[in-house]
This record gives sequence, C-alpha cells and structure tokens, in this order.
Amino acid sequence: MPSMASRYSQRPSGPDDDKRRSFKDGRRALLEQRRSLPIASVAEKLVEHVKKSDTLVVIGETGSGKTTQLPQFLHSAGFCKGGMMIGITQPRRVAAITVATRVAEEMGTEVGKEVGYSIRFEDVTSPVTQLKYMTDGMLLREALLDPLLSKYSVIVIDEAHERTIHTDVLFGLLKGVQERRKCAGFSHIHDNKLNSIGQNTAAEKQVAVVSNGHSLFRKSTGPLKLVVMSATLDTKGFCDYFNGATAVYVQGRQFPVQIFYTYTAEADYLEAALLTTFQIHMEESLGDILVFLTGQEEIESMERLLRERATHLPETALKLLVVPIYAALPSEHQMRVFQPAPVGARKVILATNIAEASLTIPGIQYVIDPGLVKARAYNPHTGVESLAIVPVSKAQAQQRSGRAGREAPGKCFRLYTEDSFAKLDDTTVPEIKRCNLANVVLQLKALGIDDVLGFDFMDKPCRTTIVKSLEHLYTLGALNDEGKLSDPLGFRMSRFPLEPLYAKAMLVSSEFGCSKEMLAAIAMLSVESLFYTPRDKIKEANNAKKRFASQDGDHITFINVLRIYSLEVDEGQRGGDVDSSTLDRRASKKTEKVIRNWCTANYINGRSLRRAIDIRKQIQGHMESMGLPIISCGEDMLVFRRCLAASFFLNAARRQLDGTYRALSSRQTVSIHPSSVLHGKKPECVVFNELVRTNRSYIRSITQIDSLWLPELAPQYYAALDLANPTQRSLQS
DNA sequence: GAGCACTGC
Repeated sequence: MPSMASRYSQRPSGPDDDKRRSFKDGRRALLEQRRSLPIASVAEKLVEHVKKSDTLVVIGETGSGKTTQLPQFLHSAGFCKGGMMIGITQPRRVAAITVATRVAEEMGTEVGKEVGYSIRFEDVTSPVTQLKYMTDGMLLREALLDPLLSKYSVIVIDEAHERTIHTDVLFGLLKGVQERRKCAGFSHIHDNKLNSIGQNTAAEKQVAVVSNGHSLFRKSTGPLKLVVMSATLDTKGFCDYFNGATAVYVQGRQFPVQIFYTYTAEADYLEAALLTTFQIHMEESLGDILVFLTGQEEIESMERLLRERATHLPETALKLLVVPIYAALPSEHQMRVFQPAPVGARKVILATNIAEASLTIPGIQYVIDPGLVKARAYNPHTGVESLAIVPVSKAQAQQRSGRAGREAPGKCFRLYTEDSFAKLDDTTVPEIKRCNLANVVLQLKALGIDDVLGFDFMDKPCRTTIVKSLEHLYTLGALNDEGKLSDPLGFRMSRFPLEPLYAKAMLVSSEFGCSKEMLAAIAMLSVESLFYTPRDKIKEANNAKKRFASQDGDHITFINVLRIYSLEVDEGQRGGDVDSSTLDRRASKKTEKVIRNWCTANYINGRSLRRAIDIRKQIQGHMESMGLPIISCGEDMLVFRRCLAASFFLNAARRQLDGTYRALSSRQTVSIHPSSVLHGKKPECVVFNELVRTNRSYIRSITQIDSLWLPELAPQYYAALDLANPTQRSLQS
C-alpha cells in the first residue's frame, strides 16, 4: 500500500478548519451551558432585528445553539404575549422531537406544555403551548386550515439550506401571509374582502364562517415575523429573496477537521475507499471510520470486500468491525452502528446519505468521501422519475467532512482532487426542481393560489413540470375548466396526505363499495421496502412472500399481508383491526417480541408495516371526517380490481406480441418488475403504480385487469377502439 | 428474472 502522504495532499486551511476549537464543557448547570453558547452573545441583537424588521436571516454553523436558543430569546422578549405562538419548523420528525424535549428541559417544563411538538401521527401540544416545534410539512397542513397562520407571531424556518420541497413552498407562502397580515388594527373577515386579495379558499371561508358565529370582525393577529435559519453561506440568495432582509452570523462550535484530497483522480472509487480504509486502520490512531457510499448494493459489496481483505491483516493488528446502515435496513440492524466498537477493534460504518444529516453516529473520527450521491431526477417531458449517481455539491462535501469533528478533531479523506472540488456546484439543486409537482400544485390551489406559474418561488421549477402537474390534476377532475380547485372533488383530494392519484382512488373506492380494501392497499403503497430480502436469503424471502401472494396481483397481495398480520398477531382482539399506537400502548415486551418474530419469520420490515398501519388509520380518519363510508367488498375482489382500473386508468399497460408491455398513456415499452407477484405470469392487461427506470423500464405494484374495463370505466380517456388488437393505437390523444 | 438516496403530510 502506498503511504498516506503519497496519496493525499493536505489542504492547509479552509472553511472546514476555521471553526473555533471547542472546549470540554463538562457537566455545568443548564443555564451556564446556555450562556456559554456562541449565540448567547448576540441574543439582544437578534431580538432587536426581529422586532424592527419583517424577516431575519440567521446563518449559524453546527453547535451555535440557534435551534434551541433563538426561540427562547423571542419568548423572553414577549413574542408569545396574548396567546400567540412561535412556530419552529424542522425538515425531520426526530429533530422536532429531540429539540422540543431539550428546550422543555431548559425552560423547566414538560414537553406538551409551554413547549411542544407536532409531527404526523403525533401532536404533543396543548392550549398553553407557546413554542411549537414541528416538521415543515406539518406547518403546510396547518396553513390549509388557517391560511393566515393567525396563531403565530413568529415562524422560524430552521435548516433552510436543506431546501426541502416543503420549506420552499413555505417560503413563498409565508411571504404572502406577511403581506396580508400587515393590515393593522381589525380585519374584516368577509368573502368580498377575501376576494379582493385573491385568497378566497374554501378553508378560509370556513374560518370566516366560524368567526362570524360570534362577530363579523376578528381581531387582527398583527404582523407575522419570519426568521430563516441556515447553515450555508448562501446568504445573498436568502436575503435577496426576502426583500433585502438582514443577515446575522452566529459562530459555530465544531472541532477542526483536516481535509485531504487525492493527487490524481481515482478510476475506481470503491477500490480507493477500500485502500483508504485500510490505510487509516494501519496508520492512524483509534477512532471510527465513516464511509459515504451511494446505495444498498454498493454497501453490500464493499462490506464483502472489506471482510475478505480484513482476513489478511497481520495477527497483531486491531480488528476491523464492518457495520452497514441505510434507510431500508430494518431498525434492529440499524441499531448496530450506535454500539461502540469492542475493545481491540475499530468500527467502519458504510453509510448512504442517511449519515449526512439524518442521524449522528458517535465516535466518528475519520470520514471517507468518494464525492458521489444517488439523487432523484425528474424528466417533465416523459413524467418519469429516476435515481442517478451524481457528484455532491460543495456544501454537501462540507457537511460530510463535518461528521468527523463532532467530538474531537478529525480527518476527512476526499477521494478526488482539489481541482475537482473547486468545480463542484456550491449547493445542491433544491428538491422542488427535481421532482413531480402534482401534489405541490394541488396544495397551492387549495391554499387559494390560483396562479401557480406566477407563484413566488425562491427557485422556480421548470415551467413544463408545473404545466404537466396542472394537466394531470385536470385529468383527475381536481381542477375545473377555469383551472380552479373543483368542489367537492378537488377540495377533498387536497385534504388527504397522499399523492393526488391515491387521494382520487380513495374517493373512487367509496363509490365502488370497496373503500376498506383501497384503504389497506393505499397505505401499503405509501411505504417503501415492505418486504426485506437479505442478499444471502433471497430464496427463503421469496418463499415467505408466497403465502401472501394473490394471482390477481400485488395490490391484493398487500391487502393479504395486513389481513394475515391481523389474524396471526393481533388475534382479532379489536375485531381484526389494529393500529400501532394502541399496540404500543398495551404492548408488553412479550407482544412486541411476537410482532418482531412474525415480521422476521415472514421477511417483512416491521417499521414499514407499522407505518402502513398508522397511515391506514390516518386516511380512515380523513374519510370519516368527510362523511365517506368505509365499506368492504368482502370476498368479491372483482369489484376491487374494477375500482383499481377506474382509479389508475392513467397507468395501464397491455402485453404486446413480443411479451413486453406498452404503457397506454406514455406509449413507453415496459417490463413487469421481477419483484411483482405477476412476474412471469403474462397477464394481458394491467394497471400499475410505479414506473422505475434502471437498465430497463420496469412497472411495479401491478394488478391484472380486463382491458374492456378501460373504455367502460374511463370513457373520457379511452375510446372503445379495438382493444383486442395489441398493435392498434388504443389511446385517443 | 432485479435492485430502490433521503425526507415529509
């Protein structure tokens, strides 16, 4: 092996190194700890800025204390007077929970009292809550019910640099709310008034009606203050977008991380990562290694290679413990990264992007970064989403190297040259420019924003993407001829926390009399990696799946999983219906074990199943609140399949003479994915829920239908042409 | 007969 010095040039200084050397703070009183945070010295300045301007941009690095402290400063400064709240958004659920818990402790209260959090399936707030931490998506849902966000005096958007799709929509939305709340004194809640500002949404009307129950007038909630907190230095972008807002910098507290680059480009980054791992292992002092890879498959092969080559290590060398982590891995296996390496061993963690920001693994001293990431891309012309391996951005590379400096000074080995680093994009392309926007457009319409193309996006998505989404929503009937949200269809669809197509399917199913079955199918379609197939047990896993399989297809197979789970695990305690929260409450350790064993024996990912059960319960709640009945079609699966055809007619495919399939709306040639129960069964006509592009185009989540159902159930889309002839064009354009 | 980064409602 070449020596470390020959493989890497060391960069003497840079943005990752100039972070202040932290001190060991030991166990001090909470208050003292708070006072010692870098942000404490600028507390007054921050409060003054929020008081005098509409929007403040706070740039703070890791460890500045901005997330926990700033809301408390604002609270002390009186921003919660008169029953108003401060809302703080986070991109992830865990962050909302952990930060709220920490702040509650600092304020000497319990979570759910003055400090609370609100995330999907879990609202831990009460009427006395003043600081509310929540996911960004949750605030968007709240805006549907209260478009002026009248309960909030301040909204803090944290981790704004991550630019989640929800954060980006909130940006434009909150700017609008600020404008509308500027009217001082009393505001007249009336349809005319609402019309005049173009925000006459059904939800707002409801609010008005409720308010009108007492008075025609409602006290104005005063101006809405906005604080945008970000870690990157894209200050200008944020400040320009928020009408020249001031930016305040807050120093972070991180240990320095030395950055190394290769002298030449690496032809094979896996091999380079492998070599570097062993070099660190042989030459560097104790401390765990974190390697960023692009996906499960890559992690699995790297794992094999490392184990194999580790056997050639000298007898006297430290042992090397290899631990993989990625989102689809069942939680039992994920937990292994948090266990400290045994004495006499060094841990190597092979991770996807999950270790970049979503979870923090203790003990990391070395980071190996090949500089690549698997990212979603969207082609608005074909409507196909795909995943591709692309170079990371500079900001991402910095975030990755930072993972080595959480507890002590660390080192980061970038498997590319310093020149290549210089050529990387500064920041990652925001998600809103990389995916299908059907749901975003539906939500905007429901918020009363009719001119979606003219919406004030910080980064405008491609025009074609928006137009495609509008067309899609029109086809589904969510929009009327004027492009406005239809009533009740579009309005109801916007209430479901689902993709528009799935929301429509729920509504269609209540007419077909199979909403109970559709509820189960949609819940299962909403979770990923339900079946767990470890590489060394593919046969066993496939056999286990057979007991759930339906010859009609994957949708009924999904329903069978839930059915059999209820029968065998829940034992019909609640009449065959279960939800995981009631399970949690009453589950003794023993029941938990029964559930876990059942999942393991059936090669099912317990986390995914639990989530599907939660989603089912939530969607059922929405159905009931709309007065839509939950009806079962019993054993008559023909009804259910016809309902699938009526709902997913846009995703129909027919077998061609050569055995491949032709997607009827996009005219693409596709194949049935081998993970489908219909693979190899050669059905003549199917509906599908996913089109994934890898080496070929595959359709997944498929159910067999009769091709004659299409012109019958979707006459507006399919003409009653000669569907029996596969070569004939069967779609009207 | 194959492979799906990560979030979120």
